[in-house]
Amino acid sequence: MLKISKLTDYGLLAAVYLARHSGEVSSAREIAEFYHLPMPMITKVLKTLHQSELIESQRGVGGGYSFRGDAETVTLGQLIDALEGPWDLVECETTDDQGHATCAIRVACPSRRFMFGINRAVKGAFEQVTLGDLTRGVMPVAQIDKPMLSLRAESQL
Amino acid sequence: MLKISKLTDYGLLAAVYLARHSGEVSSAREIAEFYHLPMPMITKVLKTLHQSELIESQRGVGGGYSFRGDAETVTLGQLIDALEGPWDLVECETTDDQGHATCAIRVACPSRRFMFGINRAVKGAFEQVTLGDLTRGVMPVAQIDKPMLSLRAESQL
DNA sequence: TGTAAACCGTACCGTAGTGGTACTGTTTCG
DNA sequence: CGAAACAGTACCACTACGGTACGGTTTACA
Repeated sequence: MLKISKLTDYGLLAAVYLARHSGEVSSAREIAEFYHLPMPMITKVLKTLHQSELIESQRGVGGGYSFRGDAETVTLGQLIDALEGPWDLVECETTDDQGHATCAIRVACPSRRFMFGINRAVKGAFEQVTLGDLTRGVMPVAQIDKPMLSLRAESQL
Repeated sequence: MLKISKLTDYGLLAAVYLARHSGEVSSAREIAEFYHLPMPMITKVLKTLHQSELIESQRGVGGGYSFRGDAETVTLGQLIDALEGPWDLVECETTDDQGHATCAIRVACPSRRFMFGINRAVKGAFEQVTLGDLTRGVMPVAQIDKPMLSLRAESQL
């Protein structure tokens, strides 16, 4: 199915919460109660965001998580990458550790160049939305440019 | 995970194949062999596309599937809707049979308006790509417009 | 110094969706 | 009437997801 996981969803909510309380320290409990979500779920995503160095954490009594950066420089793409892990809309552009494509039928697959385009278009769209936008409640509208590609890249696909 | 299912992927490939052979009748076997994919998978998606009246089918000897419409009027959004079924990037905009939101915490959820926007932006992006684009191998590039929303709609969320 | 608050890590489990196979119709042409 | 091709359904192994539980570590503060 084509949807982001709930965990990612929760992570975005948490990020927005922290960005709205920029500089302050908020506990996982506080955020979980605000959204009426189970605490272990929230702690998971907060941990993930911290491991990706998008938010800061302070342990111990009075500790919690905080967002201290510039919300305009953090993109939705970064957040989703951190929360969702490496992802591709279609498998054929996914690569393994050595950078080799994992798609078995890639060679015999002359028609999927447009898939790459869709993949990149969606990723690009996510890169253009910042945490600041999310915090302000911006309602984005996507426009698709459709430049024709020359066929010279065909043989590489 | 954030990706379209393989079945949907196969369906797009099949649609492109038929659009490239517009007017002709192609058997499922022919398409499956062209892409080196298992035939039952291809028949599944072709059936789905036919049930959504996006392609035509002819039974019996010499039968098969064909695309006869105008590839410029069929959108990627339509194809994905047909193949993937009803979908939403985030659950909170999904509605049940009576049109009621299925998100349990919707009322207590003051921060997700931007989710609606993302959802609609992606859907909108898919609507702007036509089967003709796919067939020609267009590489789309997404641009995101970010109009600020007034806050009057807030209370409805 | 000890206790509670808070983060950290890991493991576990039921459920549902995915990807694929198999088998049995049903239609149509020759 | 038989072969080609679509149609429908059922089944199964595998994986991911959503959620829970439990024990560990750090820190503030009395």
